Amino acid sequence: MTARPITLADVAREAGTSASTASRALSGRGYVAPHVKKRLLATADRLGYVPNLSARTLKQRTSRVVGVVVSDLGNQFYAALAAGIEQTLREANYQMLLLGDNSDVAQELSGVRMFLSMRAPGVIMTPASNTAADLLVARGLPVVEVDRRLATSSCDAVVIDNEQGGRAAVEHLIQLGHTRIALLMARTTWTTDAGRLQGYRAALTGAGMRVDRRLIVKFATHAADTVKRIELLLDEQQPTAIFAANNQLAEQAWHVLRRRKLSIPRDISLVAFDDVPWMGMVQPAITAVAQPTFEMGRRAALLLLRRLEDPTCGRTVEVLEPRLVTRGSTGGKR
Amino acid sequence: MTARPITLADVAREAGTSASTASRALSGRGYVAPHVKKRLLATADRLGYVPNLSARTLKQRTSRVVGVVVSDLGNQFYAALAAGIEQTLREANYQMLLLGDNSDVAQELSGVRMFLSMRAPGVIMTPASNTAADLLVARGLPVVEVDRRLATSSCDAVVIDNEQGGRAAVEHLIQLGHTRIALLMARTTWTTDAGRLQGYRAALTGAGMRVDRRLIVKFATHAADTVKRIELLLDEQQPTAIFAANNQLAEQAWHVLRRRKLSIPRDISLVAFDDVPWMGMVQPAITAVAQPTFEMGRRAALLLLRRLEDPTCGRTVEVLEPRLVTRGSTGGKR
DNA sequence: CTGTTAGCGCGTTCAG
DNA sequence: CTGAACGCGCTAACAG
Repeated sequence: MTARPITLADVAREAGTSASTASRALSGRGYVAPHVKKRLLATADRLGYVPNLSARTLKQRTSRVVGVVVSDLGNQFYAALAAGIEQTLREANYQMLLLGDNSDVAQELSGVRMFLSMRAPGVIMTPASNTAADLLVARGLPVVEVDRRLATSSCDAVVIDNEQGGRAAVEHLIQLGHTRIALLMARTTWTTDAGRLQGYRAALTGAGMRVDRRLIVKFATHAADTVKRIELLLDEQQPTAIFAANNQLAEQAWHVLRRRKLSIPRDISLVAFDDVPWMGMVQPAITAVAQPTFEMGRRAALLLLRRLEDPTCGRTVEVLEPRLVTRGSTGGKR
Repeated sequence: MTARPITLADVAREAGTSASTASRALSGRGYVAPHVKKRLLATADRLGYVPNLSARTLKQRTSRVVGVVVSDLGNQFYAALAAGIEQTLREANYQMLLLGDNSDVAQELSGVRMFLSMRAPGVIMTPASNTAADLLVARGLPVVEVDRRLATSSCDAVVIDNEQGGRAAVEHLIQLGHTRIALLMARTTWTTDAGRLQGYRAALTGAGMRVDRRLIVKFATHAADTVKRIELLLDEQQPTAIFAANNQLAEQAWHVLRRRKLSIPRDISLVAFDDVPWMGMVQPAITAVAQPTFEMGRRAALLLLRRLEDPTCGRTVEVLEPRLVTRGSTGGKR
């Protein structure tokens, strides 16, 4: 009983016109007599006509479905980013096709291949590597990078000032009297981590303190030994404060501290980069570098839309400002 | 410099064969001499050939992109659901096209229209209304409902035993000695809320207590006055325990309690339906009815895959069991 | 303003 | 095993 879907030709025949006329009437462009158009619209509606997007895309050689790939759909940071993108695209009558790549280069590449296959007009991504973005650019597809920049080829981007954010976080700790400040960061080539590290160093040297490499720990994503290495850090280096460079690491660190029954901030202070809801709910609440996440998504979408309008327009890299939200997890040195 | 994408014909010409042969070689089905196939694969790779999905879909009259629509991409419950779906579909070599409808019927309908347009082979959804699912079913598209069931037409589904979950939560409170137990639920026609309400009633009447309607408050999604109405409830009814029928309401209720500096569970107990990460992190941690969210997504995908294999197979409705996780937010009556 | 014609890129006959 | 021919559904160009 899987009835054949209604085609444009069906609608045209039923309304007594040619397919071209029906096409013009339903797609809204091209001349067509008002009363004919009205009749066409009515019969299309009556028959339950749904245009075949594949045929349209094939003909026009482009679609209105823009590809979006983020690192982790379950992470609220990326979810908010996607929400900002989606809303903006929808307002411009584009569709978002959302994919998660789990920070995996192979998955990212396969997703990007699919976008190519679907003749997406452009792609917005939080890149996991440079290869996927470069591939797209080489194919002539507009790409906007969000959150971080990895492409070697030039493309539009929306990022946060990571160095400033990192510096603000660490300066805050220094002002409170801390000298043994640990940095938990992801082991990546991402500009986010590089910037936050730079901010960390800048804050320390700016205060005339030296950088102790043993206090900087880098973690592979989803590594099984993350917790163990945080515990090792606590045991061997006895930091009085921790700066976690992303919300995941902050969460892991927080769990470790709590399991050890360390009092925050009396025994140890904690600052996170990226402010997600739980940080305002736990006791004490976590001091964090907040990012305008939704806005970043919105801007990225706007950048893409602009380039779709005018492919030759100059390249833009927007750098937004983070904001330090001081809460209870940071306090004077014990 | 937007070079024309490489087509199958280009590959064929370059390799000195016909397009048909190239098609057979690259799609993997149909006879083709091993050495020719090898050559074809090599040139396709060299040229960077990416098949045009629109053309393929147009020809085959179906695609491998299954549509998935959930209520709220920002809610971790739905994110986990989507993750389970995505993983399972990918293993079966299908693509997930993920959409959020913000519990809005119009958005749901427009999303579903797009799936129809794209000739999706099937759709998985947490329905916001019955219209979208019914539309799909009427068009002959396999639909799987997850989390709740709304379609009037029959379709496969994966749900949780909401009544049992609700009963377990409320029985737990009753055992602790509570008699004034408030219920916070969404004002919907959803089976989830209906089931949880039924569980609430069953627990009360089962314990020989009567149901006080003033203790049951229904909230529209994203209503601006949610907080105010929770406060009103506290003021006028003075419940000793609250059962929040979803994670959003639990979060709102939690914020109200905290702002009022009510001690949990000494002044008031709180139980949530649906266990999300923050509930295990706040102090005290929240007692919750946990759902096997990822697994629900996985099962839904499996149901769809089975039906794609065999469209005539019998209808299946899977009912999974929730599990009450007892934590610190519930305690004896003050 | 409308209909005819042609072709987007692919997979599927069906001869050879 | 291979190639020629055709058509999926739609829209752009063109002639009327």
